[in-house]
Amino acid sequence: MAQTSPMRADVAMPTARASATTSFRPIVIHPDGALGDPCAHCDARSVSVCNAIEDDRLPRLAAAAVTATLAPGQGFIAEGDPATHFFNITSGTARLFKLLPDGRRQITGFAGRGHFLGLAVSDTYAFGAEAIGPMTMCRFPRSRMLGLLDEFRALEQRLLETARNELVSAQEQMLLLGRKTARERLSSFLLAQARAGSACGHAAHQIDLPMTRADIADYLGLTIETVSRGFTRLRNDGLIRLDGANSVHIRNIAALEDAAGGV
Amino acid sequence: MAQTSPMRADVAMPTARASATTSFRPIVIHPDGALGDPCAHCDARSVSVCNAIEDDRLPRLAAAAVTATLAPGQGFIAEGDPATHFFNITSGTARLFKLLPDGRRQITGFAGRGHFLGLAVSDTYAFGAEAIGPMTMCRFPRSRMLGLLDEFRALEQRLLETARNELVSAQEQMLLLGRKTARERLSSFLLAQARAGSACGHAAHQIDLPMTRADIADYLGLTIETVSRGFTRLRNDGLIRLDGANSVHIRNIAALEDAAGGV
DNA sequence: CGGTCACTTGATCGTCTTCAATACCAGTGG
DNA sequence: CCACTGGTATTGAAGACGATCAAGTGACCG
Repeated sequence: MAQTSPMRADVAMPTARASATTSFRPIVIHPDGALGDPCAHCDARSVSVCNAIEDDRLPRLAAAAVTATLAPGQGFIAEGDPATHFFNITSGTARLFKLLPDGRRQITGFAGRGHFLGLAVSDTYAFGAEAIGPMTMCRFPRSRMLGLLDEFRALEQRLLETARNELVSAQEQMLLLGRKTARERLSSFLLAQARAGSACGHAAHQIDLPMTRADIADYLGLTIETVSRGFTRLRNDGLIRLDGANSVHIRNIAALEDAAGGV
Repeated sequence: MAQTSPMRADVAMPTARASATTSFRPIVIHPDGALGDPCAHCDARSVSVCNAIEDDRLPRLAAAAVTATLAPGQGFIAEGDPATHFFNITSGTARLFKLLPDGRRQITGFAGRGHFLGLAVSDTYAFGAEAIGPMTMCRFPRSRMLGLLDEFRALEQRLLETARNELVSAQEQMLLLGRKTARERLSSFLLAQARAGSACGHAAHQIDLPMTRADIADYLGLTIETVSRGFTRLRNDGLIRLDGANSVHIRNIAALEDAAGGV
């Protein structure tokens, strides 16, 4: 299966670093549950599991939901807390992460518009979540959501489908974390972001990075410095162009795919 | 969130190594579909999703299933192949893995008795699978299985539950691969194996390792040598005892949990 | 016994981390 | 307008962990 290859690939791992977050402040709730039909006009619906529900039954869903706005850095799921709610992100981006007792952090994913959260839980949340920038979401009490699942089988099916997709990405991330070099990780990450962006209608070569270098590092199992050096090298090699720290332009996608390990 | 800590933690990653496998030989099929009620007497049923189906309707399940025996090293899922079947392992252990073009391998998990495979797929398998030792399983054509899902909603619910659990383990594995040292990885692995074993009725301190050092290495994102040295060090530190290469006895579980990173 | 295979152990090397300094950018107030 | 400040990103030098290369052990099997 795996044959010998001249490739080299080393990765070391960082100690925990300071990372000031606004974490847990009270969340601003919008009491719009009583309004007409918020779910019907939701921007996120078309890309979310909610789409599985027919128009005329959306009010049933809306009745269970409460929308909220979060400030940058604000946390809304704490690992280990009782899992009381499900969440659906309607705008902005969140980071999902796990922590070690000494503070080392692994970001397991970034969740954008339409992303359904709280799935991967038993009684307590298995990961934490924080808004990266300004963010809005809607929130369902767990019990009512489970009732909705009984009522809407299509919703349950969509959730299973979602879970399968996330499982596939998780496996790809394991391959990345376990076997790819820093350069490959960064290239893979940029390509994934480009794909995610173009799915949201952005230009295929233009990548917007709402997260910081620290977030990227914690997502790729690297340090800030290695991420930064990686960007610089990809730029010097002519694969990308950096327009500020949060915007990347792909100049040579074939070479970038190659640098990603050919997957 | 993540504060500075004096911890050090480096990991390097291996080049692809030779790893002779018997891979794809024809699978021995048992034509027992016509027999009485094989699912009712299945050893794996109690720990599998099949358990969601009532006794009197088991024949409907059995009618779709075909059992098979695999030789050690034999592959039965090839990454990228059209996803035609679901699998349920009835005895033995399989390794699930992803490969990079140059042969580097990441094992994403080990699947034992009762484990349901083929979930995390769209049209093609997202990972490969091989028997580690002698193995038996039953196999469902994809289309018939989907029909069964329609018929047995409880089965679908169990699958969603399974998927959620796997998502949680996947996140834990990402934390391990991205942020833990070699020693922590190995300790975490042993503890997980111990838990899995005791769930199957083994003594809590006794661990059986059906897989090779190469498998463990590819699972933990390390090399064979590092895994071996890790075992030796844990032994010399008095945390474990090695009874041959495939049997481990935990001598100090608290210390082992500590060495695992305290999670 | 010679052969293979899996595992262990030793010495050296390289990638990424660590530590530290510098650059950058937005916001603030003199 | 410019100095000041805090947070973020970049760059440089040194060090460390795990990879690599290589040799040695032990078990099993012909």
